[in-house]
Amino acid sequence: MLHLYDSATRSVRELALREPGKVSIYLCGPTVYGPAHIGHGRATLEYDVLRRYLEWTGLDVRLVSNVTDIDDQIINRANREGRPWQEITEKCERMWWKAMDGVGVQRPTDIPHATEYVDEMVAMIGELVAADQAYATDDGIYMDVESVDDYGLLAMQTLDDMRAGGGEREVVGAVQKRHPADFVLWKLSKPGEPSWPSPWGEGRPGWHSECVVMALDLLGEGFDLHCGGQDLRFPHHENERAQAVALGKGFANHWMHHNFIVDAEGEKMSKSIGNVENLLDLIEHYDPRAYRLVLLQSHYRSPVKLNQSNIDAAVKALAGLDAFAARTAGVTEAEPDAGVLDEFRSAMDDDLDTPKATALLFDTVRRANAALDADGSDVAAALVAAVHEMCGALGLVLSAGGDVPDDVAAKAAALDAARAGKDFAAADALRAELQAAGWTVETTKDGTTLRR
RNA sequence: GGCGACGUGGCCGAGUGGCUGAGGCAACGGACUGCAAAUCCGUGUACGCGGGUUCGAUUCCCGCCGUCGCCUCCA
Repeated sequence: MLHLYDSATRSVRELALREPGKVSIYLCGPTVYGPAHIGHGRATLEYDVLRRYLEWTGLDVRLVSNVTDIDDQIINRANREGRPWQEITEKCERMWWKAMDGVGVQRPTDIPHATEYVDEMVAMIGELVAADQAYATDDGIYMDVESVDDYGLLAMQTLDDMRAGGGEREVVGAVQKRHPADFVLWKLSKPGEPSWPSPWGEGRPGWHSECVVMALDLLGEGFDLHCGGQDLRFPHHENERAQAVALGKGFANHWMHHNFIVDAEGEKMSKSIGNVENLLDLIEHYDPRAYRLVLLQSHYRSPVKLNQSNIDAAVKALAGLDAFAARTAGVTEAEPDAGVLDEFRSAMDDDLDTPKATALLFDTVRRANAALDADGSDVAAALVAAVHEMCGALGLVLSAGGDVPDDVAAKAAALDAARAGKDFAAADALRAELQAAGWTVETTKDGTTLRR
């Protein structure tokens, strides 16, 4: 069974399942006010791998991931551009899924939207107010974090320590807040802003409330795993948890946080690599699988440098894997090599050790190629099957080259004939012609294979 | 200032108190090939700096330097 680092206990522990055979996961999704950037790509890709792996082991995965479609940034952009805010959220969400499809991230099983849950949020905030764990100020309703016993669990810091630090930062709503860490549950709206009715006046929910309500509604108390970026650990996840604790409800049993994409200097990066500005640009300029492979080759809790040469290296590595897929397309199906799969499972079960799993994948490809070179077809078939299993579990789709049109196949046949007749000038010309048309040409003693 | 994390070969990036430091890319040599390609085999004076613990440290401890994240809005 999968062992995962748990941010709350700061240790690698087994992911305990509330219900045998089923995994319930909540993943904090995007605020739809702009294009999906490279950092979003990492977030969704890492959890896509988690999900595929869990499903590959035979578990039934329910992955809930929200879309925040009401928020200050959305309103700001709408005002700036003089457009209705819904136009922005709808467009950005469409672009988001386009990008997700592009990088091969599967849709979550549930995609709740904040605006669909406003009534439930109002009800929850009402409970917190009634319990005297939230209070009103001139601009909204705030959560009283001091009323939550273990507030700071995910921050790894007590409220006093947070206060002791602090630096010279300005605290939002500081004037009327009881504690600087108190956070807004309900924001009273200004004229012209999107708003919903509430007992405290027209307004909109604060960011930290939607995930609590949605997670508890769709997954129920004590769900298995809550995921997101390391920057969400505090305050977002801390504050989600605080609300659940205040309500007396069991929340996530396990917390998983991934690290960032950083630039060459190691700085958190979300905007650009080379000529690429966002995720859609990335997949337009490069093989989208390359990004997945770059991520797989490092651990989800480590920062990853993403740059041109990094992506290029992955593209080259992918070419080798594709060549393997093409070479083995005709290999008879067999039971996957059990030893390889055992090794794969133990790597992945150890806090998703995808670097080790990926190393195993490349090793297995090499062994299979060697077996094929040595005519050991039985051995090769089992290894080939294992490669396909591992790729499936990691979400790596290999290309065996696809269909070759008749006229192109005819040229390949002509190439073979020229070589057989030792007319190498003609053979080279044909090969150059095919390559110019975008085909990867491999001429072997067994004939020519084509891929693109 | 508080808390968390990191510094590994030409590049990216795993890992470990000693036994040959994963894997990818690049480079070099060899096999195969008409030549390429693909494939296989082989090749590397690494662990920020200074102390300490130890028979032995890249791995543990202390200090320093550097980098990053969080401490209101972020994947």
